[in-house]
Amino acid sequence: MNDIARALDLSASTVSKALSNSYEISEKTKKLVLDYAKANNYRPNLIAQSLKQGHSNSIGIVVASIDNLFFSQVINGIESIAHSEGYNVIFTQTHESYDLEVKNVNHLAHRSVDGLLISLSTETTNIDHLKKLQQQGLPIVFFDKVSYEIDTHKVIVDNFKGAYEATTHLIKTGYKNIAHLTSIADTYVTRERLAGYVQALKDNDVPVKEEFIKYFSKGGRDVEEVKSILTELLLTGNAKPDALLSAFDKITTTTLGILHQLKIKIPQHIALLGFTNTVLADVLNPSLSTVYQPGFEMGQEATKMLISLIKTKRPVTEFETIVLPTQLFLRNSTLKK
Amino acid sequence: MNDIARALDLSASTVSKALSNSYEISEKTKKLVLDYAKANNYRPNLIAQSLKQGHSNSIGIVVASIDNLFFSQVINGIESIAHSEGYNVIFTQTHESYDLEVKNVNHLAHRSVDGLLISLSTETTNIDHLKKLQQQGLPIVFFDKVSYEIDTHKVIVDNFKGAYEATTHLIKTGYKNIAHLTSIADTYVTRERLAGYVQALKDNDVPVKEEFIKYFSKGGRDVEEVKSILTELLLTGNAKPDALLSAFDKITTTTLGILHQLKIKIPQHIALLGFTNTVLADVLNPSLSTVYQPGFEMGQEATKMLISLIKTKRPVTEFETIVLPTQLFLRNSTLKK
DNA sequence: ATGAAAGCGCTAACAG
DNA sequence: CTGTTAGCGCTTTCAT
Repeated sequence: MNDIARALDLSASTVSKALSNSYEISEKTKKLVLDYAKANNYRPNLIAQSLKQGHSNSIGIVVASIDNLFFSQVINGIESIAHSEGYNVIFTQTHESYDLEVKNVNHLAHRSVDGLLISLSTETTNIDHLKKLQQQGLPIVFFDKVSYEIDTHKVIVDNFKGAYEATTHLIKTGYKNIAHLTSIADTYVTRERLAGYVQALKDNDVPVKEEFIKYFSKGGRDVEEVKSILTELLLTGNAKPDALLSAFDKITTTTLGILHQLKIKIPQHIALLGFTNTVLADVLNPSLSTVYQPGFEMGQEATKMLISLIKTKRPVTEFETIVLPTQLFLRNSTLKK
Repeated sequence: MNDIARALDLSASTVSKALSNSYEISEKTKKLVLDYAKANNYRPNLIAQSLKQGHSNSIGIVVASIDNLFFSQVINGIESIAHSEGYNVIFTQTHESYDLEVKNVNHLAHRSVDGLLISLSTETTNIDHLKKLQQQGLPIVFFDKVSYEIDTHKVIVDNFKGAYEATTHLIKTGYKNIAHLTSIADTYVTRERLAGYVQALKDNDVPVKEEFIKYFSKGGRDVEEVKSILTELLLTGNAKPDALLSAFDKITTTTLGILHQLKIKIPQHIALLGFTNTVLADVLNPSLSTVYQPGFEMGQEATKMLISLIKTKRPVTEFETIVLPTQLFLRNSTLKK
């Protein structure tokens, strides 16, 4: 910028104003500056701008893992709004670790992101690191894995209803011994899905059996664990389920693989219905009935809320929680008994 | 920082030096400053640091789309190295558009990323936007979709060999009428995979038929197009193939879906083998033989190279291209004829 | 061992 | 309509 001021024999401030199309500058000078800038393809130093203006026009994202289709869809939604509003996006992954989450959150905060979009790691129970930042004035919006110990905007799906509808469908289709495969992590999402499952059973006078509720560590990533639990549940246990409702993506697909290995036919021997966002549900063997979460929309809504938080000057005290519906897709893995 | 200088009755420069553990500062003062900083949980303003030091400790990533497992694996690899080296990662998506690519690249460059990691969009043929930045001194490393019109480090997979081995396997298994499903985009990747396919046919004395090479727009994202081309190829055409080699992820999975729709049995009526990184290959119907690309490793290698480029002071003139092997996974979709 | 001062590139209040 | 000046938060040379 100094170069162009010198070249045109103007002051830096005039150039700055001309570049930002200030009303104080004559059309003639503006044109002069703009033309010169374009010719020498001047680009403002955004770092300097950020320092001066105290904001960076960037938003930070914290998710568990980007190689999960649900999160990549969320990020896509975030990006679609953020970019059109002139924000760029810095993301980090927790890999479901609390320590990494704290580290990433602090890193982003001190990189001067203007706001934070976060889905908590499954390990996280204490959210002081986020409360502190919020008190310091950083706008934060939660999505997916949220915490009720902090008051801010949130975007979630209707986990209860998703599980309730799925379970009800299984019952109506003729399955009465429905096991629930879920995560050991004590998160809001886990609890809501479990509650939806239990409520659907109760509402249909199907007894709830503790031994039909199975908990997996690492969200089903430990294949051996899934295999041993399923073997116990389906082959060596006493009461055998005739349907499985899986609460998480990885548990769903790993279960599908294990059932193949164990030569258990779906849905002849057992029905399978799971939360997952895979686009391949149609071409799985068998095609898989799923509870789909609107990841893209979730990212969009969260970002809209965050940007509005960033833009409002006065401190916000009224917060909103958007609840998006899940979608039940029925395919062959839950055909009539 | 000023606050802490004032509180401790020191100068800002002393504090700065103490914080960076300068040898000029006495142990006593260092301890004083460090303790105070920790107690008041002081965090340096990274923006100011960047402005002063002329680098931002961040690297920019440009990929086609994050909701593609291959790219999310690459990004995971990038992140694993970048974070351990103290860099953070800003990413953007081209959605295979040249215009978006130019926009994103320039945005990143002027956000002062210290280096750029890019996989070109399929639309891109002119890479002046990257040449210009490279001349201005920005370190750039290409991966996956690279260009040979620019001299810098690159990481690719052995596309030729991947397609060659896949085709050879089909021939050895008894399939002689192998069609190649690929993208209309005239990229290096497309050409190499096609060349591998053609060479394998020639080496096995199988005639190459032009009508067996089918080109799809939008990388197979247009389902109707895939359906109409496959219908023509498999049902209404004269010479009918007995096997399909698909060169891209989306084409592979869309083809699988269409074959189901058309009630064409795999591999009884036709074998299918495709480039894809899906983790669900085992549980597809039928389980899918695939050519897998090591995305994670690719991201790691590219990032190592980029960081070394960033760290070397003198201009680098010797550039390297790393070629990673693909892996052929044989499953039921290519069982013996 | 510590501090004063300049400056990274930009913006904005204020003056003229 | 244009210019002077100060300052965003930090680092670094040079002086003390």
